[in-house]
Amino acid sequence: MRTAEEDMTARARLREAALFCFARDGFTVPLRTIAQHAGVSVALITHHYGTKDNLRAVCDDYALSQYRDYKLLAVAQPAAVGQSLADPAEASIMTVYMLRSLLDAGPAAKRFFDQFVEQVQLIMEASFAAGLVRASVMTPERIRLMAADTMGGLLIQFATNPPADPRDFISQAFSKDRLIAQLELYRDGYFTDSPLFDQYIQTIKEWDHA
Amino acid sequence: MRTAEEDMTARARLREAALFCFARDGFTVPLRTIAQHAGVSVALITHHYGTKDNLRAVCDDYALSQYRDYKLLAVAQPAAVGQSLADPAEASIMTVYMLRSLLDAGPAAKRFFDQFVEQVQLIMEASFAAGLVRASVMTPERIRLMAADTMGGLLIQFATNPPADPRDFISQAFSKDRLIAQLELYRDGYFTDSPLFDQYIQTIKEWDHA
DNA sequence: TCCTCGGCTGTACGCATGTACAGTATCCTG
DNA sequence: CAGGATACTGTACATGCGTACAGCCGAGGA
Repeated sequence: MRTAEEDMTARARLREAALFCFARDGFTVPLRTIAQHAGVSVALITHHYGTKDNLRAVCDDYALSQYRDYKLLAVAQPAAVGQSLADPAEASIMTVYMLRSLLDAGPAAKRFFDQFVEQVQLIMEASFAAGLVRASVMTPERIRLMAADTMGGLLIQFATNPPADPRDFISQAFSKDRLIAQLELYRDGYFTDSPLFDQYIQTIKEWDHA
Repeated sequence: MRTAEEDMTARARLREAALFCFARDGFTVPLRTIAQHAGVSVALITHHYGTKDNLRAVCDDYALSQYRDYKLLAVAQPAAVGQSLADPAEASIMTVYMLRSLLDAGPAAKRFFDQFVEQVQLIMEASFAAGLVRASVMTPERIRLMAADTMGGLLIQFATNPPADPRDFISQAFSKDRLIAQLELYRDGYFTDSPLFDQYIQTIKEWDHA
């Protein structure tokens, strides 16, 4: 009986303001900006959360828990893209917050990415059960690799074209054409079946035997 | 008659120190740290380069020009991985510097990534001419998509596991197993040929007709 | 009514950082 | 050998930041 009724207090509004500002400006955003965006004083932040690092840790945990509900990043799960989310704007903010954490290259980056891999794993298992996915891909290393490629593509998209408002990112990044192109690439692969190609791989495999 | 003979002066050593520190610590690294690493005073930096932004711009240009020589990031070009580079340590620093620029999500990110796309384009054209690559991939959008995935995977690798020394990144990131997994994924694709899958794509294509 | 406690604020301090400035040594040139 | 430019340094200043601290105010119980 704490989070439920207290969730509309200034404490919660402060956390939301922090999430938004972190997503929009990165983690170097001054506490003063966050306070101003929430319409309170700076001292109230330290009163509720103590230190800035702690505020960020709270945001991390919140984003991580929210992420379990929102099925974002539906590149690998096209069926989920169609269904409307509860609040697309907030979902977009959470996504950008996650990308910001990755861009920060700190400990939080590993946490978020590991959780993403976990979700990809679940999706892939379901897809494999449905006969959609090749058996050869169903190893932990390859699933992790695929997760890195997918999330990384999103990261590049964000880094090379950061939106002014984090709420606009999802609708901007997940264009229909991009989604189709990604899926068709994942279906057909890039390379042809070629002896030259297999020769490449063989060369690499015999690397240290030379 | 400037860069050639002056290239071993303190001015050049300063630029190298900046490159290294930017790669190791990110662009928030203090000028004092760079100066200390170069064994000179802070004032000398401003004397030679004026402002910190200008120093970074010089580093950007230098890294960009160096990048044309080093054929780094050879995920898409396995044949080039085998041949030893002139200076693996420096090549690794340049790579990490590039990744740092992308993590910074500034204007430089777009410059570096566009140049990377350009190189991927060339490699893909050569590979296509050799019969290695499917014709369906040879559109600007898909090449850009593939470049985003490839570079993004590297970005994730870096962000979730940043090396203490930027000189160690390449040998650490481009493991043989990882390379093989990536290539085989690119060859075989992720998905099976399935009517369910085609149905997904069809659904997406008819998106706005509903 | 009084009093206490928690939400909330304004001010101020300490610290890190980029940059400007005055000054010194060293080298090149006439 | 001058003398001026150039490499280089130490110091100091302005700024922006996180955080500590003392105090105000309003609600809620004794």
